[in-house]
Amino acid sequence: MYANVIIEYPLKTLDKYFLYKIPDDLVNSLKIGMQVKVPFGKQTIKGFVLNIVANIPSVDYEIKEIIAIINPEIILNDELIQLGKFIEESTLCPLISAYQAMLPAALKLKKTTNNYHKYNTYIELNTDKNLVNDYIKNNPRSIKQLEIIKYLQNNQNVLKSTLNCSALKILINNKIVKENKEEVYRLNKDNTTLIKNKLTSEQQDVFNNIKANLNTLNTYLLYGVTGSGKTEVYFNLIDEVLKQNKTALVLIPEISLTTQIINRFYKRFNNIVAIFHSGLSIGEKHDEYLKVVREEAKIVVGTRSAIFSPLKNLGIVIIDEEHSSTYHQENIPRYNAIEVAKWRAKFHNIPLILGSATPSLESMARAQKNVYKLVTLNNRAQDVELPKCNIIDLTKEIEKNNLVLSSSLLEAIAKCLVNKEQTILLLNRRGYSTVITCSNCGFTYKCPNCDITLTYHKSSNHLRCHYCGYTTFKSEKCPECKEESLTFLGTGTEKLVTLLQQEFPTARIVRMDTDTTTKKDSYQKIIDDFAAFKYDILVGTQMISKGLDFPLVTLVGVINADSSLNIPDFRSNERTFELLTQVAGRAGRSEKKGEVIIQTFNPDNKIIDFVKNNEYLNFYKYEMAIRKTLKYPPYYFLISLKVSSKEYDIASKEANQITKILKNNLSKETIVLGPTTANIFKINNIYNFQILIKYRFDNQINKVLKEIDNMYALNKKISLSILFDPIHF
DNA sequence: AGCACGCCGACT
DNA sequence: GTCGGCGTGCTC
Repeated sequence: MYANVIIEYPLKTLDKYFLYKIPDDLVNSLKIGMQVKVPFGKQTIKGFVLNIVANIPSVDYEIKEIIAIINPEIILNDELIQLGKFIEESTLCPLISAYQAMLPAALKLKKTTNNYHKYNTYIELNTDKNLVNDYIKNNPRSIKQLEIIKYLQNNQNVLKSTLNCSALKILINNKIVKENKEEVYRLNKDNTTLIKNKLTSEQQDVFNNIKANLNTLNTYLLYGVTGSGKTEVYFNLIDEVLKQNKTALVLIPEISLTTQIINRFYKRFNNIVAIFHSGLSIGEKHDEYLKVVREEAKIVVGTRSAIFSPLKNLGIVIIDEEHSSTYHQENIPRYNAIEVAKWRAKFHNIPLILGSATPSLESMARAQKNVYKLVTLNNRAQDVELPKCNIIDLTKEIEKNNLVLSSSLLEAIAKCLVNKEQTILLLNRRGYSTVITCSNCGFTYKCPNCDITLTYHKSSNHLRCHYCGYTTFKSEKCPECKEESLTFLGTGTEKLVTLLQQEFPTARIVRMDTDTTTKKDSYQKIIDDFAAFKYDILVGTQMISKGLDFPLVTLVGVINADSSLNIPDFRSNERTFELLTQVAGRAGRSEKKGEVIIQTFNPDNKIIDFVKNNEYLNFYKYEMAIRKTLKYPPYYFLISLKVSSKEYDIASKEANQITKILKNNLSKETIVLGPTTANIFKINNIYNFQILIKYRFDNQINKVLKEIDNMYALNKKISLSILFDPIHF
């Protein structure tokens, strides 16, 4: 018997099957999908068995033998093996990297193997009573040992750790006490149960609609305003799926509140839930994965990569906040969890639910064309009104010199402080000040490795590049003209806190952005403290915009709505609408009425107006018209090719060459744009060129791109990356 | 990725 | 004469 194995190195050149002989002693135990140890050149490495062949293949090389099975339990099942091939084809990644993405860190193929199983050791007396009695007779003066023996005579299931001492060791060595190892899971079930809320009539309608088609392939777009109770609908659908003895997979975005949302599922469904998110340790993820493999978990709730959970007999897939960009993986394999979900839904012939208060244009467009089924929740579940939204024209504040905090916003904050209510302020820029320029000569600090200005961080007196991490100290004098005329332009969260503290000396202010949340749990601490009213004002970047639910928050302020509108990306309108709508949704979530203040230099901007009036569908129509004219998604598909090299000339030449190939081989209706210098032209001393493809129907495109990708696989001077449906430019 | 082979320059 | 630089090629 022979096996085709793919090996652990994620390289295009090694992205193929290697043939090994299955030694006789493994013939019966080796199964497709298992991890094995194999000889490879002079090395011993790991791989996956992808198929097994019986007849002797005729090959012109020596066939080596598989050395061992690494872990008989962890196997890629048939579905995942096929899914990996789909990901390889659709993202042009090495096949092995698709399989690696499916596994928790502890089980990925890598050099060092650790055993992540956790065991509890229990102790008990030897069942041979004569042996024990003889021992006691012969050692009457071992007081401590006798105590242990007596204790074990009266107690069962004793943990070794509770009695661990040298006397116990002697007993174990003399075989008077026996040890029993038992595998345990690190995360324990939460037995507090959540009260089931009765569904509103709107929720009931949506539920009935989907329930009637549980064993049919359908994608539903569940469009429900913030606070409309989508989760409650999910819970009820999962109940139905469980009744059929099937399993459920729920994806949530990676946000500050991931843990809280997951805990709701845990409470509702208890020990049949396995959870996956970045807050778990490697060991915890490993154990959760085992619960799924062993079919002990029937429901998986987790962030992006949980979409690969090896749940058998899947009955429903739910993706909450489907518009979230966290469902796109930016690293190889660059998969989109929503596309993976569709593949799995098709494989199992089951419904896929995409839920959002601000659906992506792509999803809404499909719903409009009946590719997805649209189901809607128009009202907040507990009859709470959406907050009132005011737009402040910053151009009118120029003479008053209130460009960061307008007088209206200051008044509103003051009122909140007096009323003992809380304020959330959104400023989508971390650091102290965006740019430092010399008012004398115009010098600005720029990153020497990247084509971008450095951001000043006051607390450390550092200038930092947010792309490569380059850090330098700020000098007192301008490095160019040596004058003491360096001035700060732009405002970051750090500076905003300083300004607020000047205005409101007694206010308790906390800042939340990637700079204050680097330590594990620091995030959670800020949220918990704010929820416990240890602070009056929460200042933060977009990480504060989603999911948070603080009943005392009555004011949400957006410092500068324009900052995200001005990003050179065709999706900036959509992102702005989503960001502002989501952050506005944080205000007035309990009986206290909420207010939202949005500051902008463009008070007539349509997007801001749509946010103000809570008009998602009008926003949708407006933005779709723009996308149609400019030939962007959802009207056109996009593919971006990035050509990078340390040498400018090589990058430029090859980018032109690739563009030529594309133009010559793709259909006439397909648009090939570029090459242009990439948005950030130079990162880490590497020059980047970009080519953009826009197409509607082109059956050649995958083939052509695959060929180009292979052409450059061996080129050491050029790195080519092909991004399907890119979300960042 | 790793490891070996191979072909040139500067060393005890 | 040989140690070591890294370019190239191969791994079932």
